[in-house]
Amino acid sequence: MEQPRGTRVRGTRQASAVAAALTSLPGFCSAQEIHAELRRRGETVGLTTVYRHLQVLSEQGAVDTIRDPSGETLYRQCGSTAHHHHLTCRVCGRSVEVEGRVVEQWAEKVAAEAGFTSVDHTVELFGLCPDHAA
Amino acid sequence: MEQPRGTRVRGTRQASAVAAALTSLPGFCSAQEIHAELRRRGETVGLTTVYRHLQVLSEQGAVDTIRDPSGETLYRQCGSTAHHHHLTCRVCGRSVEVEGRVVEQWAEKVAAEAGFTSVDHTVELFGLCPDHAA
DNA sequence: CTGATAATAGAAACGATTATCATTACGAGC
DNA sequence: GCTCGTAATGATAATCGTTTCTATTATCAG
Ligand SMILES: [Zn+2]
Ligand SMILES: [Zn+2]
Ligand SMILES: [Zn+2]
Ligand SMILES: [Zn+2]
Repeated sequence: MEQPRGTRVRGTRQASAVAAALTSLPGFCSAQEIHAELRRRGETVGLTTVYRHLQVLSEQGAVDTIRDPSGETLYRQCGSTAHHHHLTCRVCGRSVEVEGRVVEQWAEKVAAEAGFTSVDHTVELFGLCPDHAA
Repeated sequence: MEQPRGTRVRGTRQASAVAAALTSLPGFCSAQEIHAELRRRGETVGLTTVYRHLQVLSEQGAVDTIRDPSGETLYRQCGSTAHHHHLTCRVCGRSVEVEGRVVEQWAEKVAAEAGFTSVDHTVELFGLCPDHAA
């Protein structure tokens, strides 16, 4: 797990570009949308590279990921680094970070009662934001 | 929406086979696993047809669907037709139907506070069943 | 500056799902 | 039972997000 001495993760133009895009984009976006946004800004970053950085950032906990109803993965840089969930607009991707103590407790209780261990949970809310109410 | 007179949904060997497989399989399975199971039983049903029936059954509410962490869709015939969620084993797919009034209320409250409408929720629990505890 | 190697990016591969469409077979009406 | 319109089937091809491959480029410690 230790880096061979003198070796470190390299800083590249592409890494900063992806991070910057995530910082400026307000809602959840797909990798391809982020790629398109970068090109719009004149940044040349390969789609593969965008995917790779998103994966790394996600593993580091620097960005949150959700899966939209079609199965596509969406990414977003969140304000809080603590555990939380999202209420996301189906139309524009705008999202609100929500926290729910009750849900966490409910999940733990249910898991314990069933004798399951290493239980993880997925809780996602999708709806229409005030601007996109039907 | 009205059927032309005298026309009805036709009962076919394949429809029964898929339904039967779902009834006998204890946990969540992918379309491809169900297809393999049918072949194992000697039933000849095309993969396309399996997908088609699963989709119909799912729309009818006759089977529940979840998405495993890799994004694959899993199907299961549930005991209850009422709204509920699942606690599923990551290894064998065995699952427990769980109900949580608190989660439903929490979702509604959170959505209302944020001014979102038409809010739907996804709540899934994945863990290790007693037989597969690490 | 230089060399070892991390990072990049286009292309090809992948895998689940869906669309196409020629063929099969259910079943309502006789 | 037989016929016929048409729903259902299923092999194949297409789709699409994502990952893998690999030759090339660029970073940075020494
Ligand atoms: Zn919106
Ligand atoms: Zn949570
Ligand atoms: Zn298990
Ligand atoms: Zn619910």
